Amino acid sequence: MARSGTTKKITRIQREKVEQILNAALDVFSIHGFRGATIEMIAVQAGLSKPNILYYFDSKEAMHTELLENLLDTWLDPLEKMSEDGDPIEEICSYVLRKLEMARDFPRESRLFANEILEGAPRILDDLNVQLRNLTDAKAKIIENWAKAGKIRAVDPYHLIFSIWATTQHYADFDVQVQAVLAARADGRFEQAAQFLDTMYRATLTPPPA
Amino acid sequence: MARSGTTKKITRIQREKVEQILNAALDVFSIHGFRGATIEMIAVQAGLSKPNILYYFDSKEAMHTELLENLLDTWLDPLEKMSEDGDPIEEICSYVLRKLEMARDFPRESRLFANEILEGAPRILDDLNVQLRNLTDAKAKIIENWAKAGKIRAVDPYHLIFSIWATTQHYADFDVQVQAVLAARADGRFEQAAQFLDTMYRATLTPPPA
DNA sequence: TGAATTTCTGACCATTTGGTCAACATTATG
DNA sequence: CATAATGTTGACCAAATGGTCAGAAATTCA
Repeated sequence: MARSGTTKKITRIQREKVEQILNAALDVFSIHGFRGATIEMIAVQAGLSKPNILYYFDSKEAMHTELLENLLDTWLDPLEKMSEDGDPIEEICSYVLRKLEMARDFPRESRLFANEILEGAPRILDDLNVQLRNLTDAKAKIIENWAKAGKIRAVDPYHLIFSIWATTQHYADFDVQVQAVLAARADGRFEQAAQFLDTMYRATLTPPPA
Repeated sequence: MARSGTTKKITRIQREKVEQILNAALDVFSIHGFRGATIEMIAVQAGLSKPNILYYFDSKEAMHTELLENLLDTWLDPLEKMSEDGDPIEEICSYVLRKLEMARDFPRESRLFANEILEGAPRILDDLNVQLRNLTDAKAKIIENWAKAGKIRAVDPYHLIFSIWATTQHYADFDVQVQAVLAARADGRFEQAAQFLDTMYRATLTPPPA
């Protein structure tokens, strides 16, 4: 039954191998999705044998679950940080930038999430309905208050947030397409994106002249 | 070898069954991806037996290929229609709306495409590098000219286009998430999105006062 | 209607895949 | 250094899966 479930202390080898395996599993799951991934692929990627993988994890499902479980918190962290107290436009633009940086630095996590959602979120729908919804409701309320106070243009806060998720995650999930289109200019894509998105959201949020 | 390859004329039954199968295959592939889908799933969805499916298509790959082949043209059609001659802001906002309508009316096609891109576009990367890139280059040039003429704000045309793809397709690919967040208000999500995106792109594109 | 053609299926096969296990190898520890 | 604990693997199994095929059923057409 692998190492899970036991209460004994974790050895150095366990810590190292588990990390190695999860890293490889993230590579594979993020590209092929759950069903498309095989334990063998993960084993090769990790440089370990298949039974060795199954010594550390009870099943393919167990690896996937472990990866997904920690994901949502990390994923929502940038939004969490958006504060009611700061300057509204700066707060939102900072959020956009943080989210774009996550797409740049953690593209595998983004794709793992995208794969899960595309499949209909069978394993995290409950979390979406609680954690994600609650956080979004809270932040939407803040945005709505900013709008009511005339500090930003009055836009639907939920769809504003959706647009931020979409535009930033696009640079992780659709990176192949972005690179295909940009071709030679693809190198600076994240800086260009940061610049464009900043312009777009400032324009969108700046209250129109009365 | 199924029906493919022959030159004989297509019977009524062939036309009907092929359509039935492709429809079912689109259901299954769009949710599970290529590797995650099984011929059996497609057979059940189509209400046919597995060998019967394979009577009309040589392989699972053949169905997937057929679906993908026709996809890119359909997918790029809304952008194709964006004309140099119209009013710039109206042209772009109309494009956004057309793309959003595609996300609403053809979510399975959108997810099929998303799945393919997430996997690294192994089957359509060549098309992306030619068809998609050429079309995007052409339209980016138009947008750039509008900007140079001062008719719209000067923004990076490529990233503007990316943002349109991202924000509209989001309502197909991430619909589960959108519905989880909106909960009771999810019914009007496409109208709300249309409204929000129209506001955002008008704000973004309207040239700032000199 | 009856032969020719097309459509369909149960039974089957080979490969892939998730997972197990006994035995072997390595590492920690008294 | 001897022993216990931990780590590793080749060989294996059962189920799932892509695909085949001989022949039965349905349809078309002369």
